[in-house]
Amino acid sequence: MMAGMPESPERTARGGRPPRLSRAEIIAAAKAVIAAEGVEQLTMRRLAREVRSTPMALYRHVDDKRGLLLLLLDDAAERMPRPELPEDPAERIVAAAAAIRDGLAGFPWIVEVLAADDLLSTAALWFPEAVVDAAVRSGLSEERAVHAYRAVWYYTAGEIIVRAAADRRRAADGARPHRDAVFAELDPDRTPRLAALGGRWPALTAEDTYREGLRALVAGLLADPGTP
Amino acid sequence: MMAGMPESPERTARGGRPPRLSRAEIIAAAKAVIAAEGVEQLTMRRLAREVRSTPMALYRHVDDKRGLLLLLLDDAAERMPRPELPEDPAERIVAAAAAIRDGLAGFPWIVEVLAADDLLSTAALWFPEAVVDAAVRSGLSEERAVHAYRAVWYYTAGEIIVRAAADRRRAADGARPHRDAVFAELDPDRTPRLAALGGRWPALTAEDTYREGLRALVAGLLADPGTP
DNA sequence: ACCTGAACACCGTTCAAGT
DNA sequence: ACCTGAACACCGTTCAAGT
Repeated sequence: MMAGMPESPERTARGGRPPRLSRAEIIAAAKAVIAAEGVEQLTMRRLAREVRSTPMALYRHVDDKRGLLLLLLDDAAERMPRPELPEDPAERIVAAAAAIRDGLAGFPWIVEVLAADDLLSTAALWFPEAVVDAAVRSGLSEERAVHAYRAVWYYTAGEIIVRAAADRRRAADGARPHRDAVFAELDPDRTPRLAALGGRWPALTAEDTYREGLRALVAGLLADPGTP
Repeated sequence: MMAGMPESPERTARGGRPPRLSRAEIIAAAKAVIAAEGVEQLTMRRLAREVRSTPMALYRHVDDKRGLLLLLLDDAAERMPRPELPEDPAERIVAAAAAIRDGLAGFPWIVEVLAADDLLSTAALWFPEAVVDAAVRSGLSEERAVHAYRAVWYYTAGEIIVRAAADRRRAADGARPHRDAVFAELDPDRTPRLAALGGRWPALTAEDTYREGLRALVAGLLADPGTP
């Protein structure tokens, strides 16, 4: 957690052997592997090869593989540009969530690996803060504002994960085998709407509709602030 | 894909050695392992041990590990009870999505592993059908109805995955270390709303607010059908 | 203090052989 | 036709030793 202080190796290595590796170098190499070949290719052994060292040398700089992923998360959160947020509460939430979505779109594995915590990283705390703040300003109680934040996060995390999985599949096996098989067998009596859609499903579901859906969600969340 | 016909081994095994294993037995064993110890414990070797056989014997009945997971997905989809759906479009979508959510809640790994396809399984096609149908009935174009379905799926998939990850983490390390650390360091100047919430965040985010958020989303999606 | 090598206890999957 | 055994090319992590 936390990117931590710059490492000043001369100070910490009093008496001992001078470090040949640094946490920063390891993180940079890990990002390069992920960018080039995906998270599934990021292994401790592979990473060690990348920095011309041994797997165990990495454990001097990183707790374990999960710890490494958390460091990558913090790194991504820190680099994410903090957007200008509009005043209007609904627009404010939409802009904040869209920025997070765009920021994480390049690192879908982050969401998949670490979706657990609702708070992504201290470096991204402005996101829940902005959403809760806008929701409270528009009249929701603190409780409902937190619930609204969670709804926005569910929607955003789901979109990132589903789209990433779809992209991966598209890259892996050119066509969409499962889906095509399903559509080939559609029974117009049991699923008339889907059958009527026919071949348009793939094109319709390929469109990026994140923002429209988000707008609808936020409108629904901010409407009717009285009802629990 | 597809659970397939009952296997009638006497017929297929003309001339050869009689089968000792069946696909059904393998699936049942896989479900038992997952139920008892989670997907991460489901390995081909472990499964072979479970059915008192060898890893390679499984490959006679299943394409590979991914194929096995797809079979498990179909199995779960088939067993999911199909709910009574109310007439009102908004209520209809909420009821359908909530049923899917509840049906998948016991198998979060399904979503994590296979979220890729928007259509979960032929056995669950009633779900997109119901959502698209209700959306069209309430005045949306076919295109916007499909987009509405996807928004509902993003939200639902996200909720399942985030909650599953949180549960797993809770089970793993009793407390919520990352989150607690984050809250301990909250700066009231930078994140006043979160700081004001103080210790209530864990309790508030532990509540099940899936349905409320879904209602808000659906209301937003069905409102204002004129705007593209 | 930092790094290395060998080892442990695993993976999914292929290939050639047995019944 | 179905199953087995040995092998391949990997994992993350521990432990004891080297500089």
